[in-house]
Amino acid sequence: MSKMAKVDRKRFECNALPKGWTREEVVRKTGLSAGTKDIFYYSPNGKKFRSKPQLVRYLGDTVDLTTFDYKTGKINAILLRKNRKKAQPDLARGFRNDLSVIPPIRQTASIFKQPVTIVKSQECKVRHELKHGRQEKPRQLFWEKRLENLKFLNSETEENSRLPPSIKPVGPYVTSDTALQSLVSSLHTVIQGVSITGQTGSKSALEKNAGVFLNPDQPLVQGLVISESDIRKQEERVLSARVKLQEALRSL
DNA sequence: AAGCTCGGCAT
DNA sequence: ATGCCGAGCTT
Repeated sequence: MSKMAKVDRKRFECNALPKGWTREEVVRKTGLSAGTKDIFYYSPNGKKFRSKPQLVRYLGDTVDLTTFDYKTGKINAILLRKNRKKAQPDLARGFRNDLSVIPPIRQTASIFKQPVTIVKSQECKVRHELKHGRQEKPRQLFWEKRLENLKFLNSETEENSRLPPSIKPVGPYVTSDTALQSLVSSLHTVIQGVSITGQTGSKSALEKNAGVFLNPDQPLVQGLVISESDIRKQEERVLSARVKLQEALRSL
């Protein structure tokens, strides 16, 4: 005789996820944990998921699940609170405030975006401060070296190329190398609420009186104009990259 | 072999 | 208490 667990089982479409995803509640019938619910999700193609991490692994960048409450299947504003404490480490603060000399960070998945470094601290404090996340952000030694020998690479031909015509160095004695280094530093530094626009002042004013007109928060290139077709092109790139990534993950 | 279920560790 | 996942059990 089988233990035919005629368990309560409800399965519905989940509104907080893309179309086709369903959420299932299963009540445990026996054992110490009898009465508790297990929550499962099913992708449109029928794959079963039994935890949020598993969901995140599968969906990756496709869907932002930071506010997704796995248990209830809804968007939960309280989850936002929890995450913001961690916030992204702000490499600019407390080091040098000049954005044009911020070190590039390691180019891997975002959770690993930490500089390679030593941490200096007094021994007795270490344990306590580590636990409470109070210690000073680690700093990479000689990071300036990493700005040497930067080159543009044409993504189509995979060959070295000069600055694209849309990127124009600006400022006194600013060469294309200088502009490139400055631009790269900016790109590696994401600061909330500040986008990279380039120098918006007029070229002649900047060259003549940099002290007054140069914006130190922006890289040493002329104001960048982004057109609709630039945006569309970029969207296509992102889309095809996602498809490739998905295929790669599938084949694992 | 695949899927289901509950235990048990971790937080 | 709750979330996640291993592994024994069922199909």
